[in-house]
Amino acid sequence: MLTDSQLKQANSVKTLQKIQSEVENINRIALSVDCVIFGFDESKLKVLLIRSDLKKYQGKWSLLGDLVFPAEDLDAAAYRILKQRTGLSDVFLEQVHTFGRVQRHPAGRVVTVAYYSLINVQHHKLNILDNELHWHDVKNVTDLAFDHQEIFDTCIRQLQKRVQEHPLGFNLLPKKFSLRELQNLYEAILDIKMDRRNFRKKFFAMDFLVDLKEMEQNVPHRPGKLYKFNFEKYEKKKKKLIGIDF
Amino acid sequence: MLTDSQLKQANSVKTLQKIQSEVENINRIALSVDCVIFGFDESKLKVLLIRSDLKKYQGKWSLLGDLVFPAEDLDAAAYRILKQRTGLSDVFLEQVHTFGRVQRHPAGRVVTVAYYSLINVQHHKLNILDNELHWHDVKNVTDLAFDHQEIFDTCIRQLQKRVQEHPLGFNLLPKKFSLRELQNLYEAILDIKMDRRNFRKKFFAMDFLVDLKEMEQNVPHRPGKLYKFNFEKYEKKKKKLIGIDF
DNA sequence: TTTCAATGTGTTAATTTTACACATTAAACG
DNA sequence: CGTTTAATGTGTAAAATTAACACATTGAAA
Repeated sequence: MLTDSQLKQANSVKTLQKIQSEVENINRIALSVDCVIFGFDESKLKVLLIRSDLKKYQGKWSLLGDLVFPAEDLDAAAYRILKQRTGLSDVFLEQVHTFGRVQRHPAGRVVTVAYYSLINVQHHKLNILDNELHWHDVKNVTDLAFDHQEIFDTCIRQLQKRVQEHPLGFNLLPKKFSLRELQNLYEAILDIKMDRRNFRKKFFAMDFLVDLKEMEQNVPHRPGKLYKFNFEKYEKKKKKLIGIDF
Repeated sequence: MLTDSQLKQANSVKTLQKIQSEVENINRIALSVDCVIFGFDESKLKVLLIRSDLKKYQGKWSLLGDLVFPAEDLDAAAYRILKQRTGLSDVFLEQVHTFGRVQRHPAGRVVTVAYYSLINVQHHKLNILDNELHWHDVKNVTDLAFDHQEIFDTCIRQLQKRVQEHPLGFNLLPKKFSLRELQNLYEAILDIKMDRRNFRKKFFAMDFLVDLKEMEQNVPHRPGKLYKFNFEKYEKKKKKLIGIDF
């Protein structure tokens, strides 16, 4: 419990000057963004990692990140990283969590804002020849540099949750996809097996898939129908989920 | 698309010194936390607001916040604010989102990390006499200072979502509560009406409520039974939600 | 042409959710 | 003290959703 005088002090009105002085001097901290960039290839969920910057973490992999510039919006910094690394604009990007332990970075106090991004691996052309940058199967990601393992784990859990509530997953697929590809995607993200008939029934019942009247090409088996997702229809009809369920 | 040489540059290994210099000099930014402190009183969801610090926003209400100290963990800063304002330790606190538009604060570049907190209004003793600090009915919160309306809206949506997935709500209630209080709480948070019999059935079926064999006291009507929530049992049995539902 | 592997399709049972009404209890009131 | 009032406590049936499950068809590969 606080005394009245302590409260008085806490509540005292600050002048703009006072705050400006705090903002400009003593209390500044380096801020970075780190991006967990997901892709989907060969029916596996992948993440783009880079070899660590630092000697301390030599040989370890880390997330793609950079400091935020003082005159740069936070989201813009995340888009900058993505553009830099994948050449892609207009990608799906969502902020997840901010990690701010004092000792989390060996170079000093750096607070980092984590984002995850979903990209279609067909579209990007990254210089993978450069072996500093590499797609990793998410199932084999362990022991990342810094606190990046924790950040990665947080982002993948967020993705697992979000993908069940919103049609995010389509960002990882080509515009035209088969139901098998769609199911493989959900199985890879959620790390579970699903019943094929029930899966199809579910998506058809939602009524957001458009039958393109085309078939898969160059598959080593009977070709399936191709569909696209109708985002306009989804935006109109999307529902508020209500239902207590611990 | 980037050229090879641009990529080379982007991927070049930084020395710890190089990063340290960036961290210590040019790229530092003021970082704050803002807390949306929820309470539940008279069957209404409330939020604790303070009159704005700044002349620019004179007369407007704002969230409780402060700059993060350079040697202070991010979460610790949020707990500090709460302790300072409510006298409470060990409160429920969850990070929600980081707001980082360059122009969001008139005093200069300040990136803010938003948290929400759930407290039992019985427990705290804040100096409400001091009319700078006040509980507001969430339904009447409009036109906050800075970008605090956006932050508030984001936090309340997060609360609405979370409360349906996890037993957070109990942080807003006394240890012993009646089913009416519990239902009023959910109705206030979600801003909907629920069927009383179905609500009770739902919670009894979950089997986390413990019948305390006590009755409400001092209510102006037939007293109801009192219950507590069995958190230990919940921790053991809590389920992973699986089910695609857009 | 045979083999193989994946597509496409429906029904039934089980579970969950919704809608809905009446007797009981204790406090408040005259 | 008896009556009124307002909230508690309880069950069932219909509707909707989910889960389990098998076989004929197609086209590519061998």
